Amino acid sequence: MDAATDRMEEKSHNELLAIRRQKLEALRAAGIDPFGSGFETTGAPGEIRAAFAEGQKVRTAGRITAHRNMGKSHFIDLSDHSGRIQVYLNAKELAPEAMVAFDLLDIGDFLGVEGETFVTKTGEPSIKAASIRVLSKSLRPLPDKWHGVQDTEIKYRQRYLDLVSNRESLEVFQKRIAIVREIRRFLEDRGFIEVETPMMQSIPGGAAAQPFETHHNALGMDLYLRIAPELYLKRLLVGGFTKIFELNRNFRNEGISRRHNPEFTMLETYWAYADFEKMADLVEEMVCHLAEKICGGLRIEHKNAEGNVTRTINLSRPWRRTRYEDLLRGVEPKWYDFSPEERRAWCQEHGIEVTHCQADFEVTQHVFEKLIEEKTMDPLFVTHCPKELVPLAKQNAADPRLVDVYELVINGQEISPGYSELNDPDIQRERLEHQSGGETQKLDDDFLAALEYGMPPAGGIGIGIDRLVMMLTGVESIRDVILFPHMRPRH
RNA sequence: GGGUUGGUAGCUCAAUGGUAGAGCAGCGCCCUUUUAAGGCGUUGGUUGUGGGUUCGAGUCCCACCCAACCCA
Repeated sequence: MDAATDRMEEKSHNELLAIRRQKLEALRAAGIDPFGSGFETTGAPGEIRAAFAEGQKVRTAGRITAHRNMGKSHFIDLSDHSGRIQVYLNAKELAPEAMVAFDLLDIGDFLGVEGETFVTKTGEPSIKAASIRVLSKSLRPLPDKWHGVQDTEIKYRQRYLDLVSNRESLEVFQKRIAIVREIRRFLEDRGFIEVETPMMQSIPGGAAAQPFETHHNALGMDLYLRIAPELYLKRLLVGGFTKIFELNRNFRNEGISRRHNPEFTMLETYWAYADFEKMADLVEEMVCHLAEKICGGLRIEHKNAEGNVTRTINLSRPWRRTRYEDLLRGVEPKWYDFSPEERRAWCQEHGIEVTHCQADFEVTQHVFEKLIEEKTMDPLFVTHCPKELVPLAKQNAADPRLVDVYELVINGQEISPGYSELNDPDIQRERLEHQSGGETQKLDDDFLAALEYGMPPAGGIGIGIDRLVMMLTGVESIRDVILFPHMRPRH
């Protein structure tokens, strides 16, 4: 069934839509444009309510989200992202034509109002309408005024309905917007500058992930959507920038889950002459700044649907910093005395599934993820990880098996890695060749050439913004912090 | 990819294998300070799709689609 047939069917079967279209035509017949144009306001509904003063002449506009009909007088709510304001309409105060138009309106329509502010006898800040203007007729009914949208499919596929009818959803996205804005401000205040590097790359590098492929017709070449901006940001360090960041989308052609969306937002920051510990300080300061500015403090409460607190994250400084190996010894004191076979046996004993194709360091990493990462709610910097896990970081001077990195874990998830970046071009080449292995992954020779020209020692961090927002807002699914998460087509 | 749960009116939800229902929204009437307004009345259904079992299927069986959760 194609979309046109679909529409026809729906129309012929649904009297609700037919009635709204009749009202649309009735408005036109009365000489009123149902899809009006510009309307100057003195403030948004929520702004007028927040800065309410009686006896002011105001103009505002919004969507009608409630209608309480008292016969010759009406109360409606006008709403938008800023909030809501009540409007009082009375046949005595309004022109007869206006009341005719008003009778043809529905919940969902956009309306402009001019009038004087007053407080009703129940204490509700309101506007007494002196004139109204129809701004847009809504041809479909909105979701339930009380329950809002409950169906997750509608929430995600038709986010506009979720935003209009579920206040909690809107608030999460407003917090996300504030977090992103505040990150930019925080970094700029400290002398970092925002740069833009290619999202379409001929060699996708900077991470180990499956890229999306595309094709450039004029150049006759395949391109890939970036999986990370890292290798370009490092080229900028070679070029003389010392404090830079990029806050934008990455794309990975992998599974979709509660914690994964194929496109996700990443902050990467590089700071010449800094090391991973200085970067850890920066992240710690930044996340605390965000929590205090946007979440009202360093204790973040996660609540369930009933409003009960299910988890409290304490962001108080200083954050714990522990070496990777010490954490594993905390789980099993003899872990590093075991042979690889004994480690596998230990996993079996403790109900941790490992496959035969996993290398020894992957077995250890799996134990780390299951028994440490997933159980760690308060911030923990995991430092000095094994170098196999991190091919782009600097080797530790005292122990060549390790790299100078941190992995920040909060809320049971990896929120941010930070490195002392590898700037030795020969070691970098060796690591990348080792990483490519037998796979088809190409070596980025230009990036290696850039390193050979000389890259200053630098600290670098990445922060998954979606997961950071999940942690700070207490939602359980990445789909609840991405406005338009990817879904299969409905049919 | 595997498992579990779900998909019923515009929305939120009911319905032992036996007449598909409620609240809200809508429509009609009453009501000039209500706020989930209220009162009286009333319309609205291809029960996700396609098969099957049965005298009879929203309900049982099979396949498929979509979603949520868990696992890999």
